[in-house]
Amino acid sequence: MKKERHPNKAAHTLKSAGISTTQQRLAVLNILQQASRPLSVGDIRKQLDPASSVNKVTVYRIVSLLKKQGIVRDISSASGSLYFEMATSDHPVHPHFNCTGCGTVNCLTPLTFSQARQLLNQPDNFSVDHIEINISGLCNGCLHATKLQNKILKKGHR
Amino acid sequence: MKKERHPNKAAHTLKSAGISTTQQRLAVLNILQQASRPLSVGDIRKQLDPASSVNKVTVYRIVSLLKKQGIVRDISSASGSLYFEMATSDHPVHPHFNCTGCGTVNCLTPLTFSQARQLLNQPDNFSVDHIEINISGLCNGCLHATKLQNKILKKGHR
DNA sequence: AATCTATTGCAACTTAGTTGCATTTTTGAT
DNA sequence: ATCAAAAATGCAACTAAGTTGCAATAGATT
Repeated sequence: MKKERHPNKAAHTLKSAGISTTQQRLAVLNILQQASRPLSVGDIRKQLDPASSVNKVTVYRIVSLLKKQGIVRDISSASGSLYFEMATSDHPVHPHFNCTGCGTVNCLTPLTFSQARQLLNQPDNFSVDHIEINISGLCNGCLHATKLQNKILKKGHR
Repeated sequence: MKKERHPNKAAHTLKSAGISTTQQRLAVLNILQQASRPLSVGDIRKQLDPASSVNKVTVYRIVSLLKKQGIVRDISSASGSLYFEMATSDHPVHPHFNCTGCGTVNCLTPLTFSQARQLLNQPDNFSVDHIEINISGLCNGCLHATKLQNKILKKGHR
């Protein structure tokens, strides 16, 4: 593995978490750090260098580990699969938008403190560990891609 | 099929929607109407009379049709599968609670108008057709079932 | 009751995700 | 720098949710 003079962000993140820095973990973490929206395991695999392709199982194990370590968060999309995004302080918990046309998941603006409190106040007899707000419909791209309208409208319920 | 003097609620619902009243649709709709929480296709199948068991594909097609007709709503749970609940006026859109212990989805109190508006105001360039708020953690039962704690804590990420 | 259409069942398939085990890579001690 | 132990990865096989095409059947219409 190539040595870098200035260790990159991903390597630093793994070191701080006290977990070993393997090529596969660095590759997955780099993709997540550069992503502008949450990614599914499939999305991550598509972005991995096809030459040094990382096994599907390994990607699942990595995102699962990163989640357990609090490095990433998961978002369950309307399509049924999990999406992952960095859980850094400059990217706090926020609602997401699922496009039912192209299937992407986009980030929306974070909740205000009062909104968050209203939601957290709700459950009386529960131990809450996760709040997820997902709003779905068509994203700007799909909304204006008139040529795709028929295809989108013909789709099934999933 | 047996004739009833007072046609039941399910039959009436299907008639009003102008879709044919088959045994299978009545059976599925009855289960959803009597449910106290959203059910997955698997849950519905478990409650169907095993003798007259309805094919898996048929159940998927029925819930999909009921959703298209606006008779039911779907909720995507933390476990990744879809759950269905009646979309009647006395059961308006509301947040849900996913128990990560037993996997059930429970209904929470509906949003106030101002809460709903704050959420709906968010997306600028999107065409919104669904808002989903899912809060997860442990339900009251799982929280106090101390004997199950180890099992719950040992579970993987899904 | 006969017929036509809509619905259901079946089998085979797809996709997301998981598990056990053998192989390879990291780590840490020397 | 080397080497053993521990951890991580890859592979193959599996599970579970959901889908598709087509033949068989039930419901609605006359």
